Amino acid sequence: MLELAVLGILHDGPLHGYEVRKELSTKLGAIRAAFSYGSLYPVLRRMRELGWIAEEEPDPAQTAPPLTTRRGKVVYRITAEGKEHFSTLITKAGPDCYDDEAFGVHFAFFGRTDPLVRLRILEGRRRRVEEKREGLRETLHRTGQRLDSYTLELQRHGLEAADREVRWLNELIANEQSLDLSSIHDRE
Amino acid sequence: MLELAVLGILHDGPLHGYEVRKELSTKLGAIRAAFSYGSLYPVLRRMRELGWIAEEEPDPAQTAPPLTTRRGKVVYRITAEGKEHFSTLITKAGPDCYDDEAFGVHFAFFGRTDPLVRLRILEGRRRRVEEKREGLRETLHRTGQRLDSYTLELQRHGLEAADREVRWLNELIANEQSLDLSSIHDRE
DNA sequence: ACGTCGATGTATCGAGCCGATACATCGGGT
DNA sequence: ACCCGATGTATCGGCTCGATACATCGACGT
Repeated sequence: MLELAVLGILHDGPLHGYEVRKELSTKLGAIRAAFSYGSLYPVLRRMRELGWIAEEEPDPAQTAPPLTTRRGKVVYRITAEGKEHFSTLITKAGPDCYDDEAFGVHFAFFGRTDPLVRLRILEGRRRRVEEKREGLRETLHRTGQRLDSYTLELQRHGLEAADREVRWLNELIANEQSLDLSSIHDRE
Repeated sequence: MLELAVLGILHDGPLHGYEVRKELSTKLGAIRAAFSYGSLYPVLRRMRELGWIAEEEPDPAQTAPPLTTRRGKVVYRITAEGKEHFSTLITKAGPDCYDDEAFGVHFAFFGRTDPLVRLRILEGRRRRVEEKREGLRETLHRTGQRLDSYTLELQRHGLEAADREVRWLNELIANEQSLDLSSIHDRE
């Protein structure tokens, strides 16, 4: 997950660790709290070892005096292999990417995703949320008596949130389909 | 987190591992997927070692009828120490319990929570969500141009969800306060 | 000129949790 | 007679978090 996010964010240009975290925070702020450094730095190291990212060569004009510099900034850029790997990850889109978080990350990078894959992910996500919605509805009807009022209120709130997300996804799907149609029309 | 949830669910009566998971799934279904067994069983073992839960003695009279006969199952019940620990956990309610998940779990056990603690948690949560909402609003205004349309749509959706949750919390808080007032009135 | 304070910056460690996996029994349908 | 899905206990590798440590920098007041 973090791997995908880092590759996606480095697609827009080289950054160092601190900046990667900031950019991801604003890009993914709607769906999750910032990734912690305890996750980020090990992942950056591992990705460098695998060759998906590389340390940016510092401009020689800028590297004058390392007087007291013990630990300088490390700027990473995405490599060709990294771009390929990113493309693979974003196209695979297995059933695990319909989870709240994974879906959000994939959605945030829809700008770099194939239109057909976008549609597949949106429909898969919709299915997932519909299942959750039905599960909650079922629980409310079946065990409504057994649960205390606060738990019930939680279920109601969750049910409404699921319902809203399904409607949101419906709009997005309709929009994608009309985009596909117009692109077909353009080709004619 | 799991610890708190298990203690809370065992408060209603002895259960074995599989049942604990099922009960938690229905009780917390609105806020998260089920806890995995990979988390549950180690936690059960640890809690038994700490004395918060204990293995239930099978009632010999109950073992005869086919309906209650169950093979090698391990049934756990909450102990006095366990109840005390649960009470401590649920009353502490530090800043970490305003996170999405932790808040949901605490809320699900509001039926066993002191009214003043309930109010504190609801207000803390509201504050947290308000901050998230303002952060998103800020991002939309400040960096609106820089982000692609999908990322923007994600932010809009997140912003609306945060807004709805704040309104939901406002209602809950108002309700709690009126409950407190009427209980004061009752005492007079 | 001096301190200090918040933002920037890199990094590690323990602990919690998940998903996959293994193994075993039970009740019901074919 | 046989299989299959639900029930049931348990472990393992891997990802992520929160806490912590350490270091630099510019801005601010005094």
